[in-house]
Amino acid sequence: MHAIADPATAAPERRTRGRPRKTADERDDGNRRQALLRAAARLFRQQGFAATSTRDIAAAVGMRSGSPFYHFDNKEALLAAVMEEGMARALQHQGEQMAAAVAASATPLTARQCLRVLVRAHFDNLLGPESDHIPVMLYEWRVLSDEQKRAVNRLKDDYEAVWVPVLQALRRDGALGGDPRLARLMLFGALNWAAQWYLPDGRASLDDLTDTTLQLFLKDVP
Amino acid sequence: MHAIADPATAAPERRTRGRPRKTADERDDGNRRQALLRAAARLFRQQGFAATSTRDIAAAVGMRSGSPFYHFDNKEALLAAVMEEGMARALQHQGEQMAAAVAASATPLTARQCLRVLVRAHFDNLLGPESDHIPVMLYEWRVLSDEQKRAVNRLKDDYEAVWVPVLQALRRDGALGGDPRLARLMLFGALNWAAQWYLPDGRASLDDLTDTTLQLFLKDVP
DNA sequence: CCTACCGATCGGTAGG
DNA sequence: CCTACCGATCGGTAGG
Repeated sequence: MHAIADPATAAPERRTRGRPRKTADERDDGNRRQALLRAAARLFRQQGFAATSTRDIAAAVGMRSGSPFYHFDNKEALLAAVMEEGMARALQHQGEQMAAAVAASATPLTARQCLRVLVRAHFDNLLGPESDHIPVMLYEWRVLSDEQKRAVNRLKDDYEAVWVPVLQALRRDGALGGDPRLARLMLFGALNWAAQWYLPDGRASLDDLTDTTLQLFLKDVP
Repeated sequence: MHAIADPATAAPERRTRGRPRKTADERDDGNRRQALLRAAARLFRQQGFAATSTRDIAAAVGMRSGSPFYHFDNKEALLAAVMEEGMARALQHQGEQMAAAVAASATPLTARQCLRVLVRAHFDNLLGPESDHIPVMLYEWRVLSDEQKRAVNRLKDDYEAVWVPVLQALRRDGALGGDPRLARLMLFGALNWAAQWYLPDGRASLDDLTDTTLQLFLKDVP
């Protein structure tokens, strides 16, 4: 699974005693921190934060048990970093996709078109490749300290802010029903829940999910 | 918080050395098992399964650290019992509410009316008093063994089976859009997500949530 | 259901 | 980033 990760299987190839030498692109270009974040995201998602030991994470990137603490103050800080990185990347992807859609269209986007882009980008962020960070954020939120929550919330607020005018416009058109605040929470619930049941190799593609979402939530406004 | 639960605060009232005597209704009427299930549900929900020690649970009901294992084989079996009890009660509540609605109506219920009853009962099960079991089921599912999952799934299947014909009827009427299977998953997502944000003492009541849900998902069929 | 206990594991650290 | 280590905690058990 991880060629670099397993000192045990690597052992037979040792030229001398001691751990195997790292090749150039494994060395601490500062990408060791990134490797830790990726492994932590994957393990936190699969097993949960509390059930994942820092030793598991270290082993997944070929480190010794104490070494993650060279990069992160403690286990909670590692979790917070996973979430912050996930939200930052999600926010960027959302922005890129919106910008691309605007650029690709000759006319200004309708609210429906905006919603489609946002929902589709959200499914990417939640279910696409390298997307463990966001489910971890959704399901381990309570572990964060208040201060850590504030930091991630700043990004989350930016992320949601893009949706608000789109949903307002749809509501004005009569294409979206219900109390706006509750409706937004329920929409996100419908989307985020997919992290619980969606299988990337399953029958439905992310485009299928997007289609269903719009058909389900938007009313046919005459 | 728990009058019975804290040996430390109870200590001054001891008449002799040793732990305080249990009064009649605290004694093992078989309700000690129930007490463990309730405490476990609350703590598993607040802190998560892995972050809750069996000692925490024992202390919450005034037991010593080893005593929960007199009632349950191990920690996982306690979790499974929490989920099974939660689903069994939810299923019963759903049935009762449907039966009551049928009995209270002079005419057969429309699909819309059925959906309203189901959604409202679901919010009770998810967010009402003594409702920790269901969120625990939703968020600690991966911890169960395959066999434990099967046991709980039998109840979950019964629970969902009640929804299927209602949603089918609404779809035939054109009141519900999207692929039926995906639409059902998204509807449940919208509802279940409320466990993440709903505050019982907040602005919105469970009736408000139900209203918004129907307005959001159902199309005005002419 | 308690007492007394055990082996295992865990987060984290000092010093290099 | 590793070595070597520590104190704390945890799930679980034997015996009553």
